[in-house]
Amino acid sequence: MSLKAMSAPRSSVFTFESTVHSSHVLGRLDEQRRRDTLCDVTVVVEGQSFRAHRSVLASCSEYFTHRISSLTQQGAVISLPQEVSVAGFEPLLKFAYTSKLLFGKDDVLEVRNSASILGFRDLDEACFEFLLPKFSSSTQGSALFPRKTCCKKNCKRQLSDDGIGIYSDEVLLDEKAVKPVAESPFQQEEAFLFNKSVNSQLGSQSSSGTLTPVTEETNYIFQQGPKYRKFQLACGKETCFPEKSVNNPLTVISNDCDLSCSPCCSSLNIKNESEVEFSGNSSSTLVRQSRGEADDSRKFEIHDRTTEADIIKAETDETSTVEREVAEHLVKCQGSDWHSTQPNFHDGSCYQTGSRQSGHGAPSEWPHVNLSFTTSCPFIQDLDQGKCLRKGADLSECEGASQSGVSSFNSGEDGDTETETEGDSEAYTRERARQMQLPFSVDWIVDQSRNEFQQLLKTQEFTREQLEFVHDMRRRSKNRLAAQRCRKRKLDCIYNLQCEINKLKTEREKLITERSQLSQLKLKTCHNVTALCQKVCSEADLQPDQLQVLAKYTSPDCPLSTLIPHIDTLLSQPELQHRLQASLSAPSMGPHQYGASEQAFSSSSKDAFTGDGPH
DNA sequence: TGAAATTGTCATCAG
DNA sequence: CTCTGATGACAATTT
Repeated sequence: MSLKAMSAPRSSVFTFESTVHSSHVLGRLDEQRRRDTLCDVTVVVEGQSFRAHRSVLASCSEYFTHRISSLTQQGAVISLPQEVSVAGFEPLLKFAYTSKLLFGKDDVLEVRNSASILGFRDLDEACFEFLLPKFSSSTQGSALFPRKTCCKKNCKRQLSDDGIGIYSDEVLLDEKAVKPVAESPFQQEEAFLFNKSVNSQLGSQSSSGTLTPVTEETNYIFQQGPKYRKFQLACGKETCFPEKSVNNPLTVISNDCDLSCSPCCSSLNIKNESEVEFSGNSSSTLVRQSRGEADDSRKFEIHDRTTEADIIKAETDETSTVEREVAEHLVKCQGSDWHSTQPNFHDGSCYQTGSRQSGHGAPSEWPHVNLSFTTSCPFIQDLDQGKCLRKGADLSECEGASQSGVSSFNSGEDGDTETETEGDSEAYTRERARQMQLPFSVDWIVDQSRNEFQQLLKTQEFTREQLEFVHDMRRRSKNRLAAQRCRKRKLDCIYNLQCEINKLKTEREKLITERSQLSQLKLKTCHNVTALCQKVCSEADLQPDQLQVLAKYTSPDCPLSTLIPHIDTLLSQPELQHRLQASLSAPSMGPHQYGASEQAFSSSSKDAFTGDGPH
């Protein structure tokens, strides 16, 4: 829920907005549907009837919108096309009332087909496009869907570790992580997650109530690159929050602004079993794999959480004190009105749980900086920016800051591990930063807006070397992020094109099938016409000129010779040819101007058909 | 060990 | 003019 103060000249106007209302309404509608209360339409599928509400159906489906708009009487019945099966329609009907789509391997195709035919809204085609290849043979899907590399290795490793794979974005599709055929079937088959663009859902509000921009960096929680794996391993799992959050049942769900604005708690929910959820600020989609006991009938729920109530939940595994600490911290921060004007506090907050957290160093040690613009919760803000999580190098900086309370530049605490795992330039940079004793972390400097940065430069006295370094770091960090965004866009573009290709392929197959059906229909019709013509010829005793007229009505696809086997013989007789020539040489003898001949034929054929002819 | 993938950085351009 | 974001190219590193 949110309470928004609208700007008004004199008196304040408040808007109460319930985030649970819509879901409750939908739930009650579903209740009504199941009790057949206030239902005003019957949908017939394969002879089976389903009661529903017109308004709901029309709201969810273009097909129903069109059909229902033409219905006026109460108790209307709508028969769905043959292509829609019960197995395909029933999950869609439930989806309309619950936002959940439950389907299995066996009926996923039917569901998708039905959804396509009925024009069901809010069902992402990408969802099916993601799952279908997984259901099909292992080699089929791999070629259709581009591998998204940003979390590939994490997924792979997570699968091997915990049997859970993560896709942090709609484009993060890696068939390897979910390929059914695997050395460890249990682990790999449980790994399914479809998430619709977490980025787009994480528009967030800071704790101070101001809107903050949507951060693409939220994905970096799962994008710890291979380049830093060594570092991650070196620093231990406890300090690698993203890794742990993926691997362990730490659950932090939030649909509201407070937590969803942070990548650490960007609504990643990994259940103990085989469920992985993402939920975002405004909407989210998840695929939850339900698994029965030692069976093949796994079901997948496509769950639109748009209307779900606010949830702030932290579940921790007893074996993991680290995650419990993280969760507790998140909840504390969420619930507190913690504001800080200490910029350095940003970096450490999200890694307070690190094993290397020593707690020494204190804000009081920092040089005083007047930063009145930093009014929002620094923890959230920093997470929102995603800087602490975007890569190992920055992660280490965050840790450094968290441990000492001062910037990693001059903390001098994280030297060895990073030096040996990062590039020489980074080590050199750190060494320089250490020497310069900058009071700010790189992240914090990069986070500042242009004006804020300028203000900082004015209020803070830097040496020329420091100034140069700060500018350089800011430039390179921003450029690094820009490069990551750029690459992500490229991959998104490739993925979208691939989806487009798949759609066109599907359309093509559909058209080919349709053409085949039409061809068969044509053959059948030709057969019928042949039978009729033969009957006419045998019963009506057609004259040659009548036969000629008949010949004119035939098409190359269905020639007269096929209709009347002996037509050639008949027409080749000299006497008949003469009569035919005379007939053909008659002026203005168009298809509709056959005069007596046609009339004779028509009459004869009609007689033949009706049985009233003079036999 | 080499190829492919990933990522950071630089140079450059446009707004 | 400066700053920032986007992007191609290159190099270092990892897989």
